[in-house]
Amino acid sequence: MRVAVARPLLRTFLYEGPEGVQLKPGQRLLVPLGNSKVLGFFLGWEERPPQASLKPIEAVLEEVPALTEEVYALVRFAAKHYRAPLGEALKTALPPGLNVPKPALPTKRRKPKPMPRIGEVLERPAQLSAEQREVLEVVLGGLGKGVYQAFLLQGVTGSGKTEVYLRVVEKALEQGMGALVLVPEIALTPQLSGRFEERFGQEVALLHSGMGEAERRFHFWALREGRARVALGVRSAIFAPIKHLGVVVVDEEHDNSFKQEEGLRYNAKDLALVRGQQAKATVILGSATPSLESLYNVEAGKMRLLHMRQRIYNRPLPDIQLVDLKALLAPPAQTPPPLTEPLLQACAREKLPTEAPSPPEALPLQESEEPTPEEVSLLTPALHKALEELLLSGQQAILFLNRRGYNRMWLCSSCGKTRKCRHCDICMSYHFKVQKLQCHCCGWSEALPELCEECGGTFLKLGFGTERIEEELTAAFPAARMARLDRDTSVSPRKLTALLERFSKGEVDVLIGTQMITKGHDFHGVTLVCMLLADMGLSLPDFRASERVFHLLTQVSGRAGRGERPGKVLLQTYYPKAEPIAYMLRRDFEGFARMEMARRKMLAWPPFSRVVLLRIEGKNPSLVERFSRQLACAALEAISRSPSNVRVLGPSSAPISKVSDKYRWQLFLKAPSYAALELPLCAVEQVVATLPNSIKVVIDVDPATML
DNA sequence: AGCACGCCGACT
DNA sequence: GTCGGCGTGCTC
Repeated sequence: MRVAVARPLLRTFLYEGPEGVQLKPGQRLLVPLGNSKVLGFFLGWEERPPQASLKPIEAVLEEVPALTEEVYALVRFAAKHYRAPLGEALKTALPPGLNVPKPALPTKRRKPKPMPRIGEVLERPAQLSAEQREVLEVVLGGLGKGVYQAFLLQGVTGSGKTEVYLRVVEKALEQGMGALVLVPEIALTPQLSGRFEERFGQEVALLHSGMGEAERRFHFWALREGRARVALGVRSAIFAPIKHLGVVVVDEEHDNSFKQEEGLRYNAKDLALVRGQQAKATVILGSATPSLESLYNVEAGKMRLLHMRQRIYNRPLPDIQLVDLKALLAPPAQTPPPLTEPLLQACAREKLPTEAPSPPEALPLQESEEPTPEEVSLLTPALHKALEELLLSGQQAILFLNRRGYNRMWLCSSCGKTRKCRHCDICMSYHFKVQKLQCHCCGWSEALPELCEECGGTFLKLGFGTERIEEELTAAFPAARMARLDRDTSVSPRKLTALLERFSKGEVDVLIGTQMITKGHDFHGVTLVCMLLADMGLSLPDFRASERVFHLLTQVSGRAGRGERPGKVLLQTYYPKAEPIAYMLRRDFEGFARMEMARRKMLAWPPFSRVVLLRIEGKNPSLVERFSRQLACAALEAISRSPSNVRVLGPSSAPISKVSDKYRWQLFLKAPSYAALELPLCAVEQVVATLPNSIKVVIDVDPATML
């Protein structure tokens, strides 16, 4: 029999199979491989080659295949598309407990929660808005007709998209079908799952990586056996074993967390469309700021666009006020006062420079980001005033800064070098609480250096992180109840939930946080949102940098004014003219999308092309470089053999050229269609197979980020 | 990925 | 003189 083993091996294997056993493709097996026994997947029966001696399989691990026929087909598609070994791909589609070479443990029945069954549903929430009704009418029109239909639901933040999803799911259940709802990692909050459970009771199976193994197993089998018909989960839930799938929803479809960044590098949003097609189901991709890929699909007639332009109850969208940080910059530095004689002597004694440090603007670029002038505190007069008013009236604020720690970098004031991680090509961030320098790339941390090791100079401490802004705020508003939410304060999901709960209850006035606070939460008391530094990420070397900034700013500003009282947004920036910021200030997503789309077309980036990123990693920098060039040559050679529009970009050193002591190079293949990539990719893969094991090559099809 | 094989440093 | 470091290669 033909078997795929759950290992990153591109080939499949032949084994001696037991006689007269019925097996389904995808069924889990235990097979000997080398001198260990590993998880394998039955693929099919095959004629035994005459001369070969085959090992017999060890055992069939399950009578009922965990992978349904439909999911098996989806994984086969994904493995082929994303160029991953089939065995490893099948393994990623299984929940923990089933992705190991062991028979499945029996699932204990959970105590049934006292939840309403379908039909008993009460506390139906208030009336639908006119827009919600219109959208539902269109979507429900084709539901259950056994035809594939795909929609892009573009609805402003707070327009009630979740309620639309709930109604569609409800209808699918009524028609005897199942539903799959995917949300970004940080959006799957108790608040959201609560809404689904409240509506559908035990029909809901939660699929989240933060849950315990036993619980995940329980939910998986509940779906597999048809006891639950609604799967609510993060990207891996795209492989949930739902029967008679009627609808697939992907909320916040522009979100990057639908892309898996290791192993089988799938994008659950893209697979949602494939799965919907396979199951002849309805697919809804929802977002306030749809990805350009989806907008392109609408134009190409592959999806139908539905709009919701109003917030529910006609709540106004928050006003956005620009705070131009450049205007707050001190006037150009004047000549510093001359040093007095005693000071000069002290400088000589302490080996301190007697020249004034150069202004930060003149310093070399670090981490591909614009240097941020440091004179301006992010607690600007405008923010200070807004917070004062807010605290007086007992309302709540969210302050967003996408960087944790205290300072982003320490820079030697005399030789201009920054402290870098010894394992990565990245600046060390200063963390106040632990009094250490920390690498945000590999996690390495070290004691604070007193003086520059190279020249003995003192350090300039540059850049704002959440810790530093928290300190400034606490000093400025000692009576306010502050909380900080980032990876440093919320190590466990439990702590995170507890903090959000406190904020939600109004026990915290001002919440300072990173990405983690941006999505999904529906805090009704929040009337002020401040983007402390909206520029962050603008100048990353990635063709999607602008788009991502726009998405992020929209998401964050959408947290304001979701309750009775209108909200206000402060947008602090050094570059008010940067495109995503300028369009954001005008609330003009359409305009931004048009502009960005034209740019992508001109430069032939996605959605006007398909891209594959090849990353070459290894400890020996010269080998990494040499093999990168070899891969590029192989691709170029394949392209020259059969004329096509495929372009090879690179190879070049990756933007972060070293991570955890591994040097990284990269190479892009860009083509007008996926099919055109086939030949060069095959050529590349052939070379990859000959490389020594000290060199690792990652093939990322449809990469979500170019870094 | 595991796991074994194989060639160079710090120990009994 | 060994023990064991991880660099390299194989798996029906």
